[in-house]
Amino acid sequence: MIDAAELKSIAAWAQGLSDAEIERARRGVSIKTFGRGAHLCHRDDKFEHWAGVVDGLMKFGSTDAAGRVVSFGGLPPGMWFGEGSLLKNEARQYDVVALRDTRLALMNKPTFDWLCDASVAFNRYLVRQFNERLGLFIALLEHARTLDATARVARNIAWLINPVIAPRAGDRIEISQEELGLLSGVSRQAANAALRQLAAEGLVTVDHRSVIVRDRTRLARYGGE
DNA sequence: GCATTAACAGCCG
DNA sequence: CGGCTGTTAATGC
Repeated sequence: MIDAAELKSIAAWAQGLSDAEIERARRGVSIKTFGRGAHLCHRDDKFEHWAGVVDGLMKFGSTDAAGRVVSFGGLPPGMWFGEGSLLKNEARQYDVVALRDTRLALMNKPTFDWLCDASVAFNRYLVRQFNERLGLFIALLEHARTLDATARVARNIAWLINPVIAPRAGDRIEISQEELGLLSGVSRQAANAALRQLAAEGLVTVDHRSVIVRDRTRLARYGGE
């Protein structure tokens, strides 16, 4: 379990909770470290925790019929995920794996259920998160067929600094080009070319092992219209 | 053709 | 030195 101050610093949803609710929540949360390449869960696992990224970087994805890894997106510090499987009481839909050494906060299901029942603020957080994810999903559907490598990289960058879903991320993302490639489902070289293309258009600035976002809106729409 | 893997040199921390 | 980056060449769908 963790203390109240730590919980508040790693969880946006904790901001609106009463002291009593924080106290109850913190007792149900523990921190666990995952080494690069380690899985939090596999598809079809029964995994009864809600998870939040403290630091590091995770990704979620799947494996297609041919055995190839398919990435859906990145999970940056501040992002909480997995509520879908908890709410529906069913197995995981995705693999979740660490792209580098990552610390996760894990909340047990009884605590999650209790917060859902007890706290309006907690429910408001969940609704906001669902809404944001739905917007992303629709944008994906719209352009899924036509997105080239550069657009996929652009959208993954935009997703990583989504202020609603990942409120702790600033404009700067600490990520290597190899990790960005893994997230976006392209090779490291293609990620490199995409970054330089986006930099040339003024949407990002590329730095050593990090990317600074200049225009998140255009990044999120890149390749559409 | 476009994207990927492989390989290598240069750079940064 | 070890990890990251920028390029190029060869290969695959």
